Amino acid sequence: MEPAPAPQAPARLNTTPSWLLGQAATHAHRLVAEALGTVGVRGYHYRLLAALAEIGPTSQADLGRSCGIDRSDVVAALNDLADRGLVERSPDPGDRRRNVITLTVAGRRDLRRMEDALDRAQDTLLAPLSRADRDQLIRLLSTLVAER
Amino acid sequence: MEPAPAPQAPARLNTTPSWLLGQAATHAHRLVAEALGTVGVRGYHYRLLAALAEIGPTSQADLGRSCGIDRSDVVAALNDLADRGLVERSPDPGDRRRNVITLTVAGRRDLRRMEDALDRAQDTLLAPLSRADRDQLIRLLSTLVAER
DNA sequence: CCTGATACGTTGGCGTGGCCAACGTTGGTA
DNA sequence: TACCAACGTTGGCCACGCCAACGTATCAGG
Repeated sequence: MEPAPAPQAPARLNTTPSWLLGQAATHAHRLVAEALGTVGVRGYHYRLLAALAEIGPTSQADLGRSCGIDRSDVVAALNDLADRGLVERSPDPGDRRRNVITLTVAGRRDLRRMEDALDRAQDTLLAPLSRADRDQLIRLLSTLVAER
Repeated sequence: MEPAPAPQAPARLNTTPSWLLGQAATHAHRLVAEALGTVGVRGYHYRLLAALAEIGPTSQADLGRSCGIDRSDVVAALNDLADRGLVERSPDPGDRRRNVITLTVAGRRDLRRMEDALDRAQDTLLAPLSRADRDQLIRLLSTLVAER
């Protein structure tokens, strides 16, 4: 009657970088989802709002490109955001194929709330690491991502 | 006519640890999926085979627990593996609620092929990092995961 | 012995994130 | 004018993770 026979994954995995990366990312994702959940929003929504705040009113296509979300997924997420009044869709007078997406005041307000919650999530995530270790981690991950 | 207006995500994200973690994990997952794909298998399948090779014949429940896969997902993945003859399901004579899962010879062979492919994927993933940096990364990620 | 809690395998479903194909519309260009 | 490209939109697929429910089987307590 072993108390806890197998705590986690096969030993092979626990030293495999891609596995550790996945586990850490899952953990981080959980914290982030929880944080965004307090504002009633998902990852796509936040990303779009953040991009919008950064680059100003844009077409859906540019918006999607600027944050790595597929055109079709942008549509759905923007529907949610527009329904909640965080964003406004208006036809581009200069190019009738496009919609111009604008961040509303409410959108800017909620974005702030999201970022506050996210900052707290980052702190929770990085809590077990020293300041120097955090910088190291960011450096290493950036290197990996750059090589993508 | 800017050549490439926005290369990637909102600036806010590119320094956010959880975002970098996710990006790196996605990249790693892509490499891993590609590697496992050469053996015609997905993540769940590999994990189960690896766990099975490590702890020997076990019930589905224990198997799932040992590699963090939900019971219901274990069923489906084992169906695939059994259909391909990589694994054998037999009723446990000592406890008729259980199935004993056994790794077949073919299963052990394919597992080897998966691990070879995975080793290559890890090398590709870590290519941009020095030996010391790789160790650092593993250490930092392990710390994060341990705090989960 | 019986009863109730618990574990098992299984089915079916939901949500997130990522991707692709196709369509009709509009723009730009040869 | 014809053609191709980009746009927004619909609809679909996959991987992974998680949960609820069911019928069966086991086991511990009364």
